[in-house]
Amino acid sequence: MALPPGWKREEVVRQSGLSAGKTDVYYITPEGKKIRSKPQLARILGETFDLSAFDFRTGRTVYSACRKSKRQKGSSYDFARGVRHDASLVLPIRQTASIFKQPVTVVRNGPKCKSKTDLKHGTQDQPKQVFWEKRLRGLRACDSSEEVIPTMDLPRQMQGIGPDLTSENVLQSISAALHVSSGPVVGQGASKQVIMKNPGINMDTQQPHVHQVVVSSDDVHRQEQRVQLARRKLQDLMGTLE
Amino acid sequence: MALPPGWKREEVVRQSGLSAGKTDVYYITPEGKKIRSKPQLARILGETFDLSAFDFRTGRTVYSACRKSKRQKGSSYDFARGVRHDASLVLPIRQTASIFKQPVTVVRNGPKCKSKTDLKHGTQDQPKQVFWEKRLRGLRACDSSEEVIPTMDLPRQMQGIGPDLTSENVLQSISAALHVSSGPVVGQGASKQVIMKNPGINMDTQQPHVHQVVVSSDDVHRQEQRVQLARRKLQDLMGTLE
DNA sequence: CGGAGTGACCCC
DNA sequence: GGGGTCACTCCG
Repeated sequence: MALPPGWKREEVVRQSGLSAGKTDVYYITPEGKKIRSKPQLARILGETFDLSAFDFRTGRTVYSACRKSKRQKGSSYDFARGVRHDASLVLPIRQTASIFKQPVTVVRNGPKCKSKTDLKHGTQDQPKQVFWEKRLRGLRACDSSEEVIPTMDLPRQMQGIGPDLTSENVLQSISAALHVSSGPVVGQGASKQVIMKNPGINMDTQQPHVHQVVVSSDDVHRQEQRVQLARRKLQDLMGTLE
Repeated sequence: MALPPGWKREEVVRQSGLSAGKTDVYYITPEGKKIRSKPQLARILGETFDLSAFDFRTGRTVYSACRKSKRQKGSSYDFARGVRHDASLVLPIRQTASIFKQPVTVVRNGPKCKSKTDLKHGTQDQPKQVFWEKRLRGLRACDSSEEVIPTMDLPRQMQGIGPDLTSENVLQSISAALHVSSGPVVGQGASKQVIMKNPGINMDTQQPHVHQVVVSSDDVHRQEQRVQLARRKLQDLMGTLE
């Protein structure tokens, strides 16, 4: 059950009355507040989360809901209904509130724009947020059985640059750069002070949000020795098995 | 407010908390016991009363509830729920516990029975309880504003005959006889002792449950004088007004 | 007065 | 018609 840490899910079967046998599902926030319905959950999380694919009853994200076109027709979730005061909490489900009206830049792929594609200025990327990783905050990768896949740790000298970046954000930034970029991935060349003064201008958008890491020949040597050590251990082990 | 004598209804407004402003309603029995809910009321009254149309919050009988089919779908009131010991008291609301399974005599009105209607044995009544008035115990007539209409008093020499009859029952018995019967209404001919020994057999079901009242010529004379006195008073009053 | 538990309405 | 949501009841 891919439930955020601190949250609890309960299932209660009605014991009597006309609705006996029916089960009620509710969630307990880390603060101990009992959530009894999806609208209430939405109210508590605020408009940051997109719960349209979240099935309150089962507690799982309904992947099918993303495909079934008719089902998702009215996918926008009405957060305004019956709004009242509730403590604001954070439940990491998915932070891309794509269903809400947001300012966007339209990128046309029609015939008229083809000339632009021919430009020799390198890859012509669509406009993107500078700190797009923040939209992933709280998202956890998990396997088909909903088991959360643990995240990687970064070496201590890899320092993220940017406002309020989590270590996860830094990892995401690097991973994406390695995956997408056609050039070398070297990190930010400017100093942290300069970048933080005005990230929107001073950040190198072609590079991940980490400071450049200097790799000395010492570092290379150490790594070589590590590899040799590992190989020797493997060799010994193989010998034992024979 | 059509509340039985000796009972009191209280309304308390919640002063603080999440439910501030909400009101709690409770009833005080003539014995001073505080009733806080409908199930508790039902437990105290026993299964004799049908509270399905009684609205605990307002303290009124909900006539609308008898019409709204969907609302009354589950009209049977679950007296068994959470039963425990409570002193037995009496609150007159309505004593016909129609919702409970009771042995009944089916009277067919279909074509096959029409011959019976033609019998020359006088009015062919449907089977009825001998002491049907008891079902009315505690029922009070009231006007459209729920004001209780006071009951009539009977002359002292009008003695009811039957087990546990209230003076109201006697009045109901006489009223019904005068209203329904096609023959003379004279009351029970047998002695009280004989009838009480076995009311089911010895009671004259065609007559109301009162002993025969002997009206002497003295009684007639007294009544005549009363009427004349009243007329004279009226005459005087009319003269004064001119 | 809070809160679990349930009825009932509403919308799909 | 059936589930989801809400409001209310009832009792600690």
